[in-house]
Amino acid sequence: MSKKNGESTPKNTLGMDVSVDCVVFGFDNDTLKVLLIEQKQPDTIHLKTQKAVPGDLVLDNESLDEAAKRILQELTSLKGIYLKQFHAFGDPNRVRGLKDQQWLRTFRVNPERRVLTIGYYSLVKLSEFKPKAASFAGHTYWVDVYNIPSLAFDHNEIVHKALLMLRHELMADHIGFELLPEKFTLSQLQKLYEIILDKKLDKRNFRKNILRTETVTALEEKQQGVLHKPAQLFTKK
Amino acid sequence: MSKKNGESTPKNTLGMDVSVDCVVFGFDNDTLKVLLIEQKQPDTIHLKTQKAVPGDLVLDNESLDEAAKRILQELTSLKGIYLKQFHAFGDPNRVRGLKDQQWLRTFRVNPERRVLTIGYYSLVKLSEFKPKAASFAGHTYWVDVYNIPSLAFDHNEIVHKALLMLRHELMADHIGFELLPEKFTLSQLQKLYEIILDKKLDKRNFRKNILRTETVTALEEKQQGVLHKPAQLFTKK
DNA sequence: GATACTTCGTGTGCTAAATACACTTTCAAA
DNA sequence: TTTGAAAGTGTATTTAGCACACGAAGTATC
Repeated sequence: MSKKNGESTPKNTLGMDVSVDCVVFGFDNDTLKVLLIEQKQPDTIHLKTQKAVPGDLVLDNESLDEAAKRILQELTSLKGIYLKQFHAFGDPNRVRGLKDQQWLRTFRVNPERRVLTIGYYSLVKLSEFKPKAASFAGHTYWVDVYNIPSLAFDHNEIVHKALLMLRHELMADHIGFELLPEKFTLSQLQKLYEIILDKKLDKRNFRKNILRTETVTALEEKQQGVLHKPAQLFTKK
Repeated sequence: MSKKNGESTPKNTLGMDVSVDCVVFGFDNDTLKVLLIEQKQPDTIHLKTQKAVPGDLVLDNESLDEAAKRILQELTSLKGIYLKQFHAFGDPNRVRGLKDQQWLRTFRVNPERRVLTIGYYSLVKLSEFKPKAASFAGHTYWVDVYNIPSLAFDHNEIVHKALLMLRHELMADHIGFELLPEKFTLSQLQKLYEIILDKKLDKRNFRKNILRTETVTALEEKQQGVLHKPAQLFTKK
């Protein structure tokens, strides 16, 4: 926000579109997953389908956080989802790949227009997740975060950076339970940490640490229907 | 980046301007400072001057990092300045304050247009800093980060968040020396840490920690011209 | 050249946290 | 009752954090 030179020659640029892209993480007790959308193409054209992270243009009177929340709620009816802005991606040519352009032409007024995107990641409880019917044109599905296919735009980079940020925040703020059901065992939590951080942890030390941070509390309840000693259930806070 | 519904009705928004704002930190051996610009107003109008962090609109073919670099180089001729993107500020009304609008009208084609800004912070060696003459309309000056006046737009919030992010990164990555001259003593470095983190540190433990991280190396040289035992000089890496 | 002044530079003991490591317990199923 | 499978727990060792005080190396002054 600076004024160049003394003269009052107004200064401007063409501006750009701004979007929000959400890297939605989920955990199924075995793998850390990311939610992708595969867009159906109008069937007259036989383009290869494009896979992408859910996102949308920011509306004219909407803050970034509001836009991210809206995008998530178009996918799921969950409220109170954990959401965090993590980076702005501003390469001037990030939507100018050939396939990206062909795709954008099918639904944007100005497909060649520059788009800045703000990356958010969110943590959802996979157990409670139900994709809203027909909310998006394409269907949604989960893929292993360590085995992401080739995505539209710079979305591979966005997912990769989201994972790095998630790791940092997991260590700093112990937000892991956001990915688990309301009630969970410490073993589930440990496995989640191990998969996100991509390394094995010692069971006893892990429990000591988690209990010391006091981000979870023990319930009176135990796991049921398992064919081994049932674990105590915990819940957040 | 999502297509709503099956139909091919193109979707769009009015777009917005995108700017980059740089919170430039400097250290003068006593206080942590932030660089501000005070804009001269056309003298026909007697508005109060506006103080702000340096920033500018992102040009049409410029990445965010490039824009930040350009803004910094309009202020100083230093190369290789430490620069880090830390947050996007997207409140739809963040430039719509009364005084902000009066000011913007003096140099923007569309002063009421929404502006998204990407916050960067940068670390400069105050000793080597020479503001470029007449580079900006207003004059630049340094203020104590703990005593920032009222700024234009949401720049107070931007500075505040930049400081928080700087603290985190200082602890994690030990980038403190970026604010010091090429050659510095460990006492200088410690004082810098104390001021950024806003707490006292123990001398012996601080030294142990810094030397263990191996982010600095000792020179053969000693401080000169001090009226006490001269300290050993260090340099980065 | 002795003295005063100021910051530099260092070592140790104590406490707290991080790590490594293995066996018994509890339940369901066969 | 035996088997299987994960749960749950304690201790010893190592490493990091922290509090603490004094001699050393220069400059300035008299």
